[in-house]
Amino acid sequence: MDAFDLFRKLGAGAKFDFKRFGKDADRFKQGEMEGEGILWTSSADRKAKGLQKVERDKEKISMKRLKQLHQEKVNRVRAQHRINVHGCDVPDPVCTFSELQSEYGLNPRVLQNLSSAGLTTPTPIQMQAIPLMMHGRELLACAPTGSGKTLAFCLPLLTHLKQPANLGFRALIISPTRELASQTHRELVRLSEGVGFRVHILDKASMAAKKYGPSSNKKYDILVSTPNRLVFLLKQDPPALHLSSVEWLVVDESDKLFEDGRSGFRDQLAAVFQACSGPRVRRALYSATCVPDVEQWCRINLDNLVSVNIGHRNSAVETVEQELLFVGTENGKLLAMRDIIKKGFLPPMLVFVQSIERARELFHELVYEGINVDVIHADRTQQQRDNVISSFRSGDIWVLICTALLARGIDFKGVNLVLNYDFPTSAVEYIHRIGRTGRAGHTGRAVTFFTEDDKPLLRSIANVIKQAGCPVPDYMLGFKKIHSVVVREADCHVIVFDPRHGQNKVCIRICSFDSCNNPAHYA
DNA sequence: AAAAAAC
Repeated sequence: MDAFDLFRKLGAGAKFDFKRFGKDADRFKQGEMEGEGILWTSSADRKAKGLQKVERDKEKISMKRLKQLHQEKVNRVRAQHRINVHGCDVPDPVCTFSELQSEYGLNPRVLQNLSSAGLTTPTPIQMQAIPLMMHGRELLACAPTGSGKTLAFCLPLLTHLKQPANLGFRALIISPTRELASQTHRELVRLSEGVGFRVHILDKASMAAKKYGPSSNKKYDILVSTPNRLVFLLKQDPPALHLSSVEWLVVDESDKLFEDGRSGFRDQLAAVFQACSGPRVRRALYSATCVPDVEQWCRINLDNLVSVNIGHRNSAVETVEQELLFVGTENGKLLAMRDIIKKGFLPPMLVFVQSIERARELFHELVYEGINVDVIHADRTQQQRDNVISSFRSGDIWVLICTALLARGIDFKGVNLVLNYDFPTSAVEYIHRIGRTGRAGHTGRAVTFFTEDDKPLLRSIANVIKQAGCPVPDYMLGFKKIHSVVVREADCHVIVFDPRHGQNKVCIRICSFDSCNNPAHYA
């Protein structure tokens, strides 16, 4: 065993930076060789024994110093990228994709696919989560929206599987919506191009064909699906799908899939976990937001859990300029919306509403405005949903009205504005919705309408906005469950006031609304 | 609290 192998063992997967620690390494190597020479000579010589001890001490000190220097460097890299990690024996982060080839045997063709896709440097979550999964570690990963989580689990899967094999599905990825499953599937296909993996998505056609049943040839490797489809196939007698060959189970948007209650995802997810019964199954849970429930579950059920957090947990991405807009009433929303359209905006824009019915209504209000607007929600047919997504991606639709269906994971290139037409139902939903813009380091903008009715949640959203570095009026942060804060008039700040609205006079502003009596704010 | 998720 040479010095570096020994070092690696002690560092528990630590990598060695030859450039940075070259001098220490040389000194160390020399010391080791001298030491060895002594070890193998006759032990009868006392002098030699004394020398041996000196050399051993030298070696110990040198080793300790090396470890220390190395750890300092690793700490610096983690701090610089805001990587927080909890767990035992955590491997070092990688700083380049090519290290993944040299250190972990990433397929060169995959590396080539990465660079053709313009991906040159790993993002913080990729730097730390990839080595962890490469070491077969189970993990809970939390990283901001648009920070590269999909790639962070896809690369280790492809490396782990090595090459196509006819053993049945060896990797499974679960997503909360069909749109997200389909996007992840596409990403995997693109990433593994030329390697020959059979990447499948569970859709109606594949389910009808019964092609994963007991009599199938098992010529497939990776499966992407929403949970209920899987459960449906698993429940059939005999089961139309076997997951006992699964070696990696990835739960994307994990907090969503842990949602409890009568119609939550949790039971479905439990059935999937149970079906992945192989002795070697490893599990990884990813999301931009993490709730205590999920963390608790992971601590109890995962093997030697490592949790990785990038930046602060449950925070909005900092590349989005966020704004709260008081619109007074329902009618005020529509007026403000028309105002945005009239003033001119840079498409594409995503507009979130709280229910399917509201999505339909808003669509009918806007369809005659002379802009390319469409709507998507779970009550539309899969064909319609697919068409809408592809038209929005291609730029044929400028304004897309949507429900929470599109709140998570969906990666539209270059969404310029996310409009929360209806107030989000929680801070977590807010974080995911506005995360459809400002992705991969690009800038974005999010505007959130609010009315009197939204006051109960205003404070928690205002806190998220403030934490992301956007200004919010102090009184919003001071809101308590029982409103008792007296608001100074100086806090009443008119954002938009358009006298052209005639009879439907509207005041659009950030202020305390109920205690504001400034007539200028009401025209 | 609504949405999503099978046929």
